[in-house]
Amino acid sequence: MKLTTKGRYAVTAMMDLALHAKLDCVSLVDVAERQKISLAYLEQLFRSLRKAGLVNSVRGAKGGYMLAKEVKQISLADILIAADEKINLACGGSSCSDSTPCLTHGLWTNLSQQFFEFLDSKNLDDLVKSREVQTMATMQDVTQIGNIPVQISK
Amino acid sequence: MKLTTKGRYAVTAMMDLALHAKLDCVSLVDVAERQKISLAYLEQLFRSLRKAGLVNSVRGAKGGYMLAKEVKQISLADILIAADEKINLACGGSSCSDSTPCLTHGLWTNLSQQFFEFLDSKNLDDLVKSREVQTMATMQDVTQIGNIPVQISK
DNA sequence: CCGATTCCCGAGTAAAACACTCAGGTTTCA
DNA sequence: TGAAACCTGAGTGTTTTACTCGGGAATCGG
Repeated sequence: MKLTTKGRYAVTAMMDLALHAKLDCVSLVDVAERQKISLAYLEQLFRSLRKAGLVNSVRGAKGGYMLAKEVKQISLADILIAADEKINLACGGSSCSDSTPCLTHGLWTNLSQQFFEFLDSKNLDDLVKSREVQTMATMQDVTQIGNIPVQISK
Repeated sequence: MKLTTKGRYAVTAMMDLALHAKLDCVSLVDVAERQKISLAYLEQLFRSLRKAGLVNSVRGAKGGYMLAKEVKQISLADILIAADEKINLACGGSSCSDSTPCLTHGLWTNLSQQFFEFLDSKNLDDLVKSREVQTMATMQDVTQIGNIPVQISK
């Protein structure tokens, strides 16, 4: 039971957008640099996010992406699903389906549903407002502005 | 976010054991037949379950496996972990660790913990007692005793 | 208008994980 | 003694993952 990098990166990138797209849009170059994610991979990822209607794009120089909805209207589940992350523990394939279920089929569909509801109850606003994220985001901004790596004192 | 067949089969097999090992042990041949799982794969799987202390084995003819603990003492999490199913959504590897976390590191470790607690709160007894499992298990037994496929009327 | 910047897209690919299988060996019962 | 069961290490084809690559199309600033 694990997440793919796609799902994880998608959430990270969406949080980055939520943190930085106050007025205008944010370029993927910036996101890639701040979050240490390959630009090419991010582009691929944002295709999905755009198709899912989670972000809007602005083409051309000074272009970029911005959130398509209010932060409160975007749930963790929305992002993960947009990024091809299936929230489904059930057994697909030949051996077991809804019509010819195995002993545990009901269990897994049930569990998947509960996980989904849980993930759907967390929205971007909640995530971004956590103390941990706030401090980390500030650090990222500071290091970026001067383009000089800042040594964080312990 | 999905389960491996190992994790799913492990739970299915453990439920089968719970349903059939009233007094003596159950052979993997029986489990394999009832649950339509490859015998060789089951054997591999039960190595892990035994190492994890979830089942005991009896070698030789008339041998087999039995649960090593009370059904109430075995949680879904126990079985999944024994079957190599990692309940960990966090990002491992070079880019992100506890010491050099990414924006979302805390989120994932947190979530993993909650999923684990949820799965650890369900035990084999609960699972086996569900109406759905009871009826399905009865069907499996009936078809097995006479060794004649039974047509279920709709 | 031109060139830099950015989004946009389809396709390809190396590495890892998965879902098994196989060929034997050991223990025990009848 | 032989069949039934557990036990073990190793192998293997397929699928998924996590990317990369090469090119195209919009847009802005000068």
